[in-house]
Amino acid sequence: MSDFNDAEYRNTFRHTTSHILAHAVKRLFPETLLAIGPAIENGFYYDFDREKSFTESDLTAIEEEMQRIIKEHLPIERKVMGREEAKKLMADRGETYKVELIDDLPEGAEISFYQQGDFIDLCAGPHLENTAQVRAFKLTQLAGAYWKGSEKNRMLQRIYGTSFTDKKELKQFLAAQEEARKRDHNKLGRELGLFTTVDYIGQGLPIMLPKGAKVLQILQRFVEDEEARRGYQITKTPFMAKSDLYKISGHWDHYRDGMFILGDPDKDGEEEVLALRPMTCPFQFQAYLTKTRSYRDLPIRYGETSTLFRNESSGEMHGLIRVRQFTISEGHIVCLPEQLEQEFKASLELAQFMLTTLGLAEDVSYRFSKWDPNNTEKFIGSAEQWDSAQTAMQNILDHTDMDYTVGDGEAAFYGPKLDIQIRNVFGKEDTLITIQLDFQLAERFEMEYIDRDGSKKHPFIIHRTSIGCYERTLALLIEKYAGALPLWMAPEQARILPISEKHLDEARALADKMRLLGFRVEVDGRDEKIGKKIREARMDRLQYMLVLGDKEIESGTVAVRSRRDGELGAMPVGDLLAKLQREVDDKVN
RNA sequence: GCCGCUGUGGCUCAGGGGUAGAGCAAUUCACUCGUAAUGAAUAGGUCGUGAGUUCAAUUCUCACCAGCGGCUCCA
Repeated sequence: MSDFNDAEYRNTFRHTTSHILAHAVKRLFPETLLAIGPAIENGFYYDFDREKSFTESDLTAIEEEMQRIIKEHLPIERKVMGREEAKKLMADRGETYKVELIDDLPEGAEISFYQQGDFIDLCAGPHLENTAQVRAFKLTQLAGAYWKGSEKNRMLQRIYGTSFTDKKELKQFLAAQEEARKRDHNKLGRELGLFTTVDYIGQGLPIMLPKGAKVLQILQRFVEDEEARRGYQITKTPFMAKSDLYKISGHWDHYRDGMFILGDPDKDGEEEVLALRPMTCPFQFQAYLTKTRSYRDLPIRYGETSTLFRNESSGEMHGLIRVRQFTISEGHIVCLPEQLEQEFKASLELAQFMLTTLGLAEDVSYRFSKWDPNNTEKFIGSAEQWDSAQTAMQNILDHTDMDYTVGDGEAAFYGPKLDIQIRNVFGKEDTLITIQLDFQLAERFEMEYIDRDGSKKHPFIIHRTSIGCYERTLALLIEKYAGALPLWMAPEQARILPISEKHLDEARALADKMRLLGFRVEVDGRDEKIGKKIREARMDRLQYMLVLGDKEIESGTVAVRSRRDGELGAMPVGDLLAKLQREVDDKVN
């Protein structure tokens, strides 16, 4: 018996399930055309083309039909054909997408089909031997997807599903997914009063509420202090500029769709046209340009807590992860060629320090994002420049021991980058942090330094962020900690719960004392039973609940309940404060 | 931008062509020492927005706005 933990077998299993899905769809809706149906992480999908949209109830009917196909114990047979024969078979059935797929197959490739009953599908395989082997499956969602992944092509209907060798595993998987979704920052963040949105303000423009804004402030101070320690100088630059600036930087030609432009370039004349900044680089470069620089001045590291504006398409926005206005720990390092590796590594080290401190280090993966030589419209510079930049970056990466994937065509328009990727509760991957090599913008902005030999040279520039953009980072922290943020960044570190109204003054006095020491603490002043107050505090994901006025314990002590450690019992106030301070300082998670 | 789903008081939801209901939360009063719920009362909604159909629309139709899951794009 093959092992389901083996990725290859699991993919075969799920790929077979996707064929059963397609089979069922063809039985119920014969007019449907088949596109592709691969196994993916955690399941499979199949793309269909059909005039009418599938509905939720169609999905149920399809599941029932799939069940029937499984019960029919249909043997699955592989058939190899010549190109023309294969094309004719598919053309006769009207499967135009399959014909196109066959045309795309390289010369000399073996063209195979898999058949189960009256259903036959173009497929490289492999597959299970019999449909009856699929014991447990579930169709999970309906979605749209472009044919061949290009927005220029027709939008197909994609049905996602998953399957397992037994029902128990399926149940566990679905329960785990359900559980993960409870951490969804978009729900939790709103429930916990971190942020909200308003329909008449607009998409991708969240309102950070006091608690959310507090966390951002804490993170921002932490980052700015840490960067100062590492030799960064701080800048503060405008949120907008004339189009002239973006014409120099290349944004006007390569990023205009992503910008908010104020004024009409056709009507108002170029002088009148301003645009909100989508990136900080061209602004921060001006700090470098204020005087003649010597090789002795380099490296120069600039940092800025920078608010950016990007006109994302309407369907892209997602909670705090994808927004139209965000604030990023932006920085640019101007350096000599021989400093490049060292500065890049230092940037990486800073990013990793941040990730470790946030507790996210284990959750990220690394991606070396390169340009796409076939899409020169998207990128500036020559192939030689790109090759040399990518080679330099490759060399640097080879001198680290990190594992990384390669993302072709994922580079910034001006240079290759190292992206630090993270997944949200839905398993969707986003870039949290990025470090980019730029061999081009210095030249465009005429940034120079006088080298040892007296000649003027263009420096290299590293674009980097240390913690990413704060909104997205906060989103992932909420999901990581299910809303119970580590004490050092928690907007409310402890709540004092007077056991009855008689102890309210005492509670307020303790709160004042703690605030003076820098703790973020609130008093639950409601005249309610203590059990209710504790329940509320727990629902608010409080790290510490301090019960005050317990007659079982002597005065000068509080009953301490911690999210992590449970009931800690009576503790003298001094000990409590020392304990909290220690936890804040250590940033213990 | 594209495909699909959703929008009823702060939250979770019910309802349905004849102008709205529950629980929790809130407020008031009473109670006051224990870990998912003390009791009673009160208040709170032009049913996302705008048009259309209709004698009548929160309910049907359309458009728009916003939220969600994908695709494409991206920090």
